[in-house]
Formats: sequence, structure tokens, C-alpha cells
Amino acid sequence: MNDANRPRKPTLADVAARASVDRSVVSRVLTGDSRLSIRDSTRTRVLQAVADLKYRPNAIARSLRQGRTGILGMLIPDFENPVYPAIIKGAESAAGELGLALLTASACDEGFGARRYAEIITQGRVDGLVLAGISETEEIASSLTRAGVPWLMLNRRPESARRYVVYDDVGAAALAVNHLLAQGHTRIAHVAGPSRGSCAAQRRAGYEDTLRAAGVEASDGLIVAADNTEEAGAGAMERLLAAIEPPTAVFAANVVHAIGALHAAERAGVRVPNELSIVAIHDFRVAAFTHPPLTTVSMPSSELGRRAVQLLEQSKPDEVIEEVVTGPMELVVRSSTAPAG
Amino acid sequence: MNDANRPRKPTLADVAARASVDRSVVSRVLTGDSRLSIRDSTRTRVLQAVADLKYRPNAIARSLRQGRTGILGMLIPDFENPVYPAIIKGAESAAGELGLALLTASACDEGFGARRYAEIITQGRVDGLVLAGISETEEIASSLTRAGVPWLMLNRRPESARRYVVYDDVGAAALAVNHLLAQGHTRIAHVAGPSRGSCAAQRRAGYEDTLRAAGVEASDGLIVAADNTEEAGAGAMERLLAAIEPPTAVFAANVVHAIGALHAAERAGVRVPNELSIVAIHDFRVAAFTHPPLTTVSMPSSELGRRAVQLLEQSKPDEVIEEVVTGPMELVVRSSTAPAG
DNA sequence: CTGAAAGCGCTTACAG
DNA sequence: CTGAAAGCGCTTACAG
Repeated sequence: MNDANRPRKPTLADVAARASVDRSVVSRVLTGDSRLSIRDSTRTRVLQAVADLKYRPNAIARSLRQGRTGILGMLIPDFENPVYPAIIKGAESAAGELGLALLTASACDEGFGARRYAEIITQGRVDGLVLAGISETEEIASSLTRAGVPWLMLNRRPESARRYVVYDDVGAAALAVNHLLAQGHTRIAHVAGPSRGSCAAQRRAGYEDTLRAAGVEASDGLIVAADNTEEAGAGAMERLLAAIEPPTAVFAANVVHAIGALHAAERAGVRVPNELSIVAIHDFRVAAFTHPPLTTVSMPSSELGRRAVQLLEQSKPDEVIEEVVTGPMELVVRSSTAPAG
Repeated sequence: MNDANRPRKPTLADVAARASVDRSVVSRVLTGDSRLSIRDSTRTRVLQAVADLKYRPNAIARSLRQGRTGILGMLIPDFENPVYPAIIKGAESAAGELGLALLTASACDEGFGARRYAEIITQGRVDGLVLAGISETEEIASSLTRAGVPWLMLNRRPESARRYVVYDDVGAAALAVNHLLAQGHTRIAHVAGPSRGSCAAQRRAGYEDTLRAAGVEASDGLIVAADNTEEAGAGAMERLLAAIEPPTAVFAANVVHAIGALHAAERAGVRVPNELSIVAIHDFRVAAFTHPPLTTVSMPSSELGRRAVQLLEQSKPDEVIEEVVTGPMELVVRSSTAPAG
């Protein structure tokens, strides 16, 4: 490294010296301190010196002094999970409006685990942390609390932590299942998400409640849990089709499952929607381009992210937050569902 | 805010007082200073005090003192672009191995733009920045250079900036096009990526070179540029199919295009692969579940991310870096390609 | 209208 | 074996 050649970055002191004022004056000019009354000529001199030296204040020093960083963190389980992009974008957008930056990391085993990230973050690097769909979330949350870092869960609601923002998963499931019921289906199966997620549990509950309310029996044999991959969705579909009395319709907890299910049905020679209707949660872009295009429930992902950032920033760290983001959420009817034959 | 109730976070001074030693001793114990010789009893007392107070060093203060943060940043254009998850994961993994954290942000217009992020980052918050597929990249790079922040481009190689790591896009295109040629196709179209990306240009060049090398003419009418969406891919396919003499095979620059193309072909009643072969770059998980499953070229995305982090961390900031990540990259044959009829 | 001083919480070269 | 001091680059209450 030839650091010797590289000019040292200018500091406040350099600017002050060049403008022949005290460092504090430069600081107050730059931060726009309203209680500062200063001669115009002085201000001009200061700004000129800043420009001459291309001075940029050091954010680390400022953060240390002020005790805040202007940065929010977000921890997600896996960047390959297609739910998160829209959530992150919503969160970034809300952060931008609040004058904050949002930085995201994933907490999967490659890279740092969630615990290790929480540790880094613990030490004053961010003003708050959104824990999105993280598993070992309760212990992380309590470690963050100890460290005095405000946090908020997203898409997960553990027993112990009453600080979360979630989808209306029950409502979304009801939209999907009622659509199938309205088409005259009664043997309606459910490809559920992985059991560790509270979100999967909610969707399953919504499915069961909706069927019950319609007087339709929800047999356990019609519910198959699967990881959030196309492959797992295909496997689940195969098992359902192998039943003695296969379903005429499937409610998939995630459109990723549905894509796998579509594929499995095709391979099994079961025609969608003629012989089997499929509806899924999440209206990812690809849903319009599957074969056939999928009927889905579009979810307010962007709003979920936005809301998380707003609540994190605007609440007290020990306030109870239990918010369900309900809208906009709607059934998008395409070609994967049809009346029961 | 009831900050009064909340106990102030313990500092080094608190620990030192409790252990009856100087702050510097605590610091050296905690950082594992090898040149520190210390009585065992003292060390125990220090560690006990740390545990008692649940002390965590303040990372901001440490960063200010040391002049480094232990954090690398990555800026991507859009979280919804499915290329980046694998790249980010590779980068996070490599960062973890180097004892660094990687934090990612997107530079789309919602939230902060790239320029604004670069500004934040400029000020000492990260030890380096990966600019992945960013457009206004040249001006950002020069502003980072001025601010003394090491940076590296990924998946983009502008004229002026000889510091990048890229895919072997030409090689990938050759793999795809040679596959079609080997099947006897000669009217091979190309759905190209958006023209602003250097990556799209490389793939197009690879396509043209490969055809030329095989003595097949690449007419301009067989090349259609499209944004990286299914919809744009479908639109491009429609235009190709409307030609007087439509192609018998298509090389799509991105599997997202291919999904749209598949859909357009289906709607037009053109059977894939019988009447039309399609091969695309990127072996996203969904490629195995389309109808029919897509033949693709799998790209070394994780390696690209890994390499970016390693090069950023291990090179001098003014070193020229022009690295092409070639492997592993392979043709994944599925059911969307067949011999020319 | 502007300056001097203290201090945010660390680390590290130096002293003893 | 341990301590005292300086300093990273800022901001802010206070003084004049």
C-alpha cells in the first residue's frame, strides 16, 4: 500500500485552518445549526474551504459523538427466498423517506449466522434492526434488547416477543380457499409451508377455518408440509395425487410450491385447471407466465417492509407492537383454477 | 423515551473500574493483544467484570480509533433481479471467511439512489464497496476514489474503470449457441439483454462470434433486445415469431427472457422444442420446473460474488483488476431444445 | 458573531 | 506486569 502517496483525507481541522475559523464553526455551518448567526463572508470562506479540500465529514466520528448512526439494518434468512426482494424495497423506500439508510444481510449459514450478525450489529453500528423471518429469533431479540438495540420482527411472531409486523396470513388463506369453494370444490388440499414458520401456521389455520366455516371437512390427509422450493412443492403434489381419493383443488401456501405442483401435475398427466385447480399465495411476476398462468393472492410485501421501518423508527424500543398489514391484498384470477367438474 | 429507566450501556471505563485495572488493560485482554503479559488473577478479574456487566465494546468507537470498520458494502441495482441472490450469498460467504461482514443495499430510485448511497458510504462507514451492475457507475467510482474508499465493479466493465470482475459472458453464449448449432439449427435468434449493460453486449458478441465461426450468418433481424423481465421476453418472442421466416431456435440472454418466450410460443401455438428450441443463460431453480423444463447455461454466480470480495479486500485500491470468472459454467440440457426439424 | 474546551468510547505507543 | 496519556474526527454546551 502506498498510503504515503495518497493524500490524507481532509478533516474538520484542515478546513478550519484554511478558512481561518474554529472547527466548531465549520461543523455548525455544515450541519446547518439554526442557532448559528454568522457573517456572510465567514460562511462563504468556510464553504469555499470545504469545496477546495473536497471535504466530507467522517460519519464514524459523527456517529460516535451523536450516539446514532442514521442506519437501519435488516436481517433476512436467505436472499434466494423470493418473498424478500419486495419487502426490502419497501423498507428501503421508507428508510429513504426518513433520511435513513437501510442495509441488509442474510443470516444463512454461509457467511455469518444470524447470531454473529446480531453481535456485530449489537455494538452501535445501527440504530435499529428488522429481524425478517429469522428462526433463532427469540434469543437474538433478547440479546439485542440487552445491548440496547431497538428491533422489530417481520413475518414472524414468536410467543415471547410482542414486537412484530406480519401479513394477514389468515385473511390471505381465506381469499384463496373461498375462491376454490366458490368454484364448487370440496376436496381442497393444502401444500403448507415449513412448520417452523409462524406464517405457515397462520395460513394453515386460515385454510382450516375457512373450510370449517363453509361446512367442509378438512382432513389431515389433505395437508402436506413442504419447504419453500419448487422441488418440495412438486413432491407434495405427488403425494396428494397418489391418494386414494385425490383432491380436485390445491391451496398452496407459496407460489413457489405452486410452480412445483404444476410441474408434478403435468408429469402425472393431470390437467390444470380441468382436473385440478391450483391457487397460491404471492403474486410473483413469474406467476403470469407459468403453464397455465397461476391464480394467486397478491400480498402487500412492499407495505410490510415500509411499515416495519416506520414502526422501528417511530416507536419506543420497549413498546408492544403487534401489527397486521392487511392491504392491499387481492385475488388475482388467472387460468389455474376452474369450476369443479 | 424513558431513557432514564434504561441503564446506560457499560463502557470500558465501567469494566476497568469494577476490575480495578486501567481501561487499557481491559482493552488488551479483550482484543487478545499477544504482547500483553498479565497475571492470571488479573485476567480473571477482568473477564469476570466483563461478564458481570455484560459489556460489549462499541464498534463505532473502535472503528474511529482504528480507521477501519470490518464491513464491506455491496450495491446492487435491484433486489428483484434474480441474478443477485446467488452473487450476494457468495460474497457474504467470502466476507465471513475474512472476518468481515457484508451489507447490501439496492440503488434503485425508491429508497436511496446509488449516488446518495455512495455518499453515505464515502464517509468511512465501510472498508470497501462492491458496485454490482450499477449504471451511473463511473461517476460513483470516481467520487469513491476521491473519498479514498476502495471499490470494485461486478458484472459491468466501463471503459474508464479498470477494476472489475465479470462473468465469462462470451464463453457462456458460445456454450449455448454451439448447443443449438450441434442440433442442426441455423436460423438462431437472440433475445438480448438491455443495451445499457455491458454484460448484454458481451453475450451478444459471443452469439455473433459463435455463429460466424460456424459459418452461419447472424442477421440483425434475428436479434431483439429486451429488458430483464418475463414480459419483455414474451414481447421479443412475439416479434421473432411474426417474422416472414421465423427462427427455429432462440438463444435468450437471461432465463427470465426465456420464461416469457416460452409463454409467447405457447400462446402462438408454436411447440417447444418440436418447432422451436430455446436455450438461456442462468440456471435458476425455476428453470427445471417450466413447461417444458429449460435447457440453460449455469453460471458461476456464487464464485463471482466470492471473488469480488476477495479481490476487494486483498488488492491495493489503485491496482488494475480485470478478472473474468470462468468456472464452473456448464450446459444443463433439459427439454426445451431438440434437433432441427 | 466566533472560539476554547470537553467528551463520545475506544486503542496503542510509551513509560515505569 | 500494569498504568497514564494521547488521539481517532467529530459535536455541542458554554463563554465572551
